[in-house]
Amino acid sequence: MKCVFVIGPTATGKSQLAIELAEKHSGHIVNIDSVQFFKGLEIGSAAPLVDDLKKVPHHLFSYVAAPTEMTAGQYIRDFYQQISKLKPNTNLFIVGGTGFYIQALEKGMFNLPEISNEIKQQVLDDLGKHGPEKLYLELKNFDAESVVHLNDHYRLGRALEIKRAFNKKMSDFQSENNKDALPFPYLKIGLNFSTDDKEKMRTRVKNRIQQMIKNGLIEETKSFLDCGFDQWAPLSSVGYLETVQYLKNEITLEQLEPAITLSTMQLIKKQRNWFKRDPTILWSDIFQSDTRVVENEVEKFLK
RNA sequence: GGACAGGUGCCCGAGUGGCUAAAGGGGGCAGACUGUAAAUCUGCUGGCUUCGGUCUUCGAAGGUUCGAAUCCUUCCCUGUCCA
Repeated sequence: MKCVFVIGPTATGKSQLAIELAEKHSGHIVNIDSVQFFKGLEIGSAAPLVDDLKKVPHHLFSYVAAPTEMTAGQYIRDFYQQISKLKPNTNLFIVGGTGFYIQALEKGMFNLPEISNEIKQQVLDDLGKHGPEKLYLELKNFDAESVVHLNDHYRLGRALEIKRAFNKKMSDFQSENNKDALPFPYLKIGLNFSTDDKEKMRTRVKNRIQQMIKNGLIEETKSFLDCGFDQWAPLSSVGYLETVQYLKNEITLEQLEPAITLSTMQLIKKQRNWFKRDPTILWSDIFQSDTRVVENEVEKFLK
């Protein structure tokens, strides 16, 4: 089994490229986009269309239903379970822009046993009762090297759960052997654009958002609110968050598209930032249309 | 033509004599990140600097004052209302 990651920021045409590659090399497509996992969030996450799904086998798209949420660890389990059903020589095209999940799949997650709900609840309670300062002190006294910030309550809580449950530091896990790295040969190709083309990119994003709204983004979002899922985490992702605001009359319809375009540009920026630290990705510039070079690399790799 | 209101840094906006290169927010830039990740969090954001400073800045021009974004005069522009 060989894996080709097709990654990069949103709205760069990864899905399309992946389909072309998968058709050419008779491969399967596997999703690694943290919103396309969810059932019912297809429009706003620009999930593949029905026609595309027919062209090539797709996996791990739209398979998690509200109000279930996802974690990187769960994703990895789902991934291996899903591909275990495939023929061992299948070529996989793993498509998406969620850097954290890509890293999780590539390098594996730390082997952490489940943490009991008591401990989780206790940490939450402490945070609510005493504020973050007390927890922060507890963490710093235990692990002076910790980089968790006082205001990052989520990571602060998590670090303390681990401390209280296992009496271990986060860094202890980093140094432990990780057996869960991706056990197949893989190649990472990416679609991106140069900073000079940011405005071109914005236009592209804007058109895409307008199309999403026309295609029913508002109705899609509304159906979740109607079912009482407004606390469901995926609804605070780009596009859905703004649409929820619109549906709650916090912004007007005129403000909706600009608001989503802006957050999408911000998302793109964060994604580019994440990928910056990975020097092994083979990039193509979408405005220079030089994907052929990369396609040749894929060909060589799969040979 | 008349009456109010107002013009502040990329944008919005606070500030009515010194503690103000100017709160706060947005945007932008940089960064962190191992079970929420399209999330969460951090830093920087007038110029120059040998990092001690220094120069320019709150519509424009004058003036008052030891000292002005803040007070006075005139002018320009914007909004609302009355003719």
